[in-house]
Amino acid sequence: MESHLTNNQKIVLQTLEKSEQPLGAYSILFNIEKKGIKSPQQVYRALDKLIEIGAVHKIESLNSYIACKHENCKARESTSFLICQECQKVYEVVENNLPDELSKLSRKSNFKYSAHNLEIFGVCKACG
Amino acid sequence: MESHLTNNQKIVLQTLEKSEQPLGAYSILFNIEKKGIKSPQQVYRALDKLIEIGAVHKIESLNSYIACKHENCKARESTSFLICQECQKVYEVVENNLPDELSKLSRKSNFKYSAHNLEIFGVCKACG
DNA sequence: TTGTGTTATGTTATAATATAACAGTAAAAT
DNA sequence: ATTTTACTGTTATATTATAACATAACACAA
Repeated sequence: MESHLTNNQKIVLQTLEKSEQPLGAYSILFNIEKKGIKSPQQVYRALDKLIEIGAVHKIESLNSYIACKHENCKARESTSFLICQECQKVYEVVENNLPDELSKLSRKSNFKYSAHNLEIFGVCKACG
Repeated sequence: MESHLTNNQKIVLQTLEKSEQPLGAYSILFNIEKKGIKSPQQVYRALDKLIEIGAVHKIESLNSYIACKHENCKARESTSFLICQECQKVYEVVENNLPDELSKLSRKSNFKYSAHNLEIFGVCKACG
């Protein structure tokens, strides 16, 4: 697909890729003001696009964003994370029978699964 | 346990109990201004307490809150919801081997599970 | 029954996160 | 070529959440 990114989109994506931890939109903004990006809008617009193509995911409980490390990430709508409470790093779970499992679980309540957001909190390998 | 609530806490809880959908903090506030509650702080403080005792849960992806329907809800730290994309109602999942399942899943990444937040999006029984 | 700790309150102000609205530009498509 | 579509820059504003400070109420041991 080679969704070739615009300048602003690249700048935002690179900022996230360089970061060990997820970043908030304003934190991204402060990081790239020197590159000519001056308003939240510019960041949010880039994020919107990057999320849409699966290059970035939002971590809801942290109101922050991470770059996806997987080529052609399918996680446009569904995401699963491991969030380390010690080092604040976030790891994406690629284990992929989760949709099936959660679909089953949903069916027990007569609920039609369509997507999910899973955030697991704990201690990562490095910190454990 | 009868964790006897203060007046403000009762007002906030009752507002959430009466609501079919989850409510944002400011939406709660607008609903109860006539009862003498005038500032966000008062709402957020009540919410903090109610969440702490498990009487209310926050739905992260909606920045909103629901009253828990289960006596003595254990879901102080971990929560699981079914979120209907048609009627906006939210159902709490009480299925309780999730912590075990997610614990297992975490272990595969050498991650020590301690809590989770799961939000499943789809269509509920009534709307399906 | 006065002190002492804890918890809740009221209030004003402000921080942090996110979107609206509008005018202008660039690029791609037919 | 001109129309459509996507992106840009900018200012303003909406929405969600906390900080900070002064005071009140209650729990209960000294």
